[in-house]
Amino acid sequence: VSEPRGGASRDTYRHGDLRQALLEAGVELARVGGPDAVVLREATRRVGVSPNAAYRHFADHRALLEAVSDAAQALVADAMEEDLAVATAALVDAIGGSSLTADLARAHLRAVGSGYLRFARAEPGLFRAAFSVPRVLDRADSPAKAGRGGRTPFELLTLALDEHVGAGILPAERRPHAEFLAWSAVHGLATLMIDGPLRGLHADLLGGVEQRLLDMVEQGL
Amino acid sequence: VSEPRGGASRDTYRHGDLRQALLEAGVELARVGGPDAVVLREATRRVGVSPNAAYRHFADHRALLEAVSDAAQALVADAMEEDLAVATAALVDAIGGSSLTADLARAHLRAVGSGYLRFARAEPGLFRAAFSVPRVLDRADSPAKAGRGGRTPFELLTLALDEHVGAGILPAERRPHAEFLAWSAVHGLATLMIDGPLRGLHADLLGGVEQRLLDMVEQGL
DNA sequence: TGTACATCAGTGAACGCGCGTTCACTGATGTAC
DNA sequence: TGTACATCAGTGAACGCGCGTTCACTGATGTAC
Repeated sequence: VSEPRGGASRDTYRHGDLRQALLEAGVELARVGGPDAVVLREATRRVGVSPNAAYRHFADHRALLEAVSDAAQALVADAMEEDLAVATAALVDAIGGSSLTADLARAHLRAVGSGYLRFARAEPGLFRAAFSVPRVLDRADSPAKAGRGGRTPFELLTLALDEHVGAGILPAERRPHAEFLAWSAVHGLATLMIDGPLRGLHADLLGGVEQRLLDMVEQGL
Repeated sequence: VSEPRGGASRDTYRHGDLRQALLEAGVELARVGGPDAVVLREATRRVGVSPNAAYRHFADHRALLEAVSDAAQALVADAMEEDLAVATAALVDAIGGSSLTADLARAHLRAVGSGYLRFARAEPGLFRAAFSVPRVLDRADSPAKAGRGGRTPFELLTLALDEHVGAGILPAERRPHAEFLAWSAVHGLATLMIDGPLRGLHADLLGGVEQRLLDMVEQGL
């Protein structure tokens, strides 16, 4: 009614960018209550808009939920990249610039896993929204799922495994679909921790289990 | 109105055993649609009883859902025990009665894992009902979760890991909480297959991944 | 053995709730002449 | 530069739905005397 043309890019009429606002509201809902809490009417309520206004920007409730899921995957990628940066820096500090590619590859795979698990612990609702929404594995080429570094979680995992082959610590014949093995282990621990029977275990204990799980993947791949 | 005293144990007034009937209806609902499909009103509808009759036997909707979850876990245990029996018989046939305890232990752990995954593939709705219902790990001592063999899924896993220690192929210091490592790997693959991004992959491919995952656990523990 | 009574499994009707979605609309904005 | 018009983002009201749950009840069964 009263705030026209918000100096920015102006790609929407009245609101500025209602689509983005609804998406952000949906992300907050998922953060607190997981995918089931992403309720179209509640998102419009939070933005201060009538319920049917959402239909200008999302085909239906499912489309909103999928957009939220994509955004959550992008946040997972961010968490993974943070751990990747820390791990790389630590290695470079320790051994100097001449880090062995094998050590780097292993550190990167661990970082990918620990970032994933750290995110699941820190944001269980968003984690569930990211991966509990049924969607086919579309090769992760959707930029909506990429983090600030431009990579999706799946792409980050793929890169770490490629490093293993490059460093000669993973035979090429065992490379195909190795993503699914590593992903399964880490994803299973994440879901058992946040949704399942491992909920409520002490954080120290879970931390230890987490390290041993990453050991298992490293040894068993 | 018309069928009194059904020759059986007669522990309920009119219906025979409404609690059991509602539970079975709930299990069928979960089989088709997972835990979200376990709707109290629909269960009563199927049994042919008014909605509020359910409150004589379950405190509320959640209590019904938990009973269904327990029943589903018992079915998982059955699937695991079937694979255990097959694996044991095969080993005894192959090597004669004198199977090495190490070979038996490894075969049992694999069977526990493959039974779990086989059930997840065959009955995704029940699998989700069994483990997606938030409940704390109460040491699996609840007989409601036990299969025909009297063991819960968690107990079967525990036994297989104990065999590893007994056979000398798992150091005692790595035994504590080893359940969580093996369970995570297998559970993660199961959920990625039925709910997540691995849905829709060809069965052959998934079968191969499954075997390699069990290899990984065996090697990495 | 017969009768009065207590129990309690299941009934019938209704409640409030919040959801996703559709309808015909309004009125500020951008555009064409 | 001024005016008429088309666009289309957001409105207001309403819909049908199915849910979980509560209320006062009924009437067949089992039990006590």
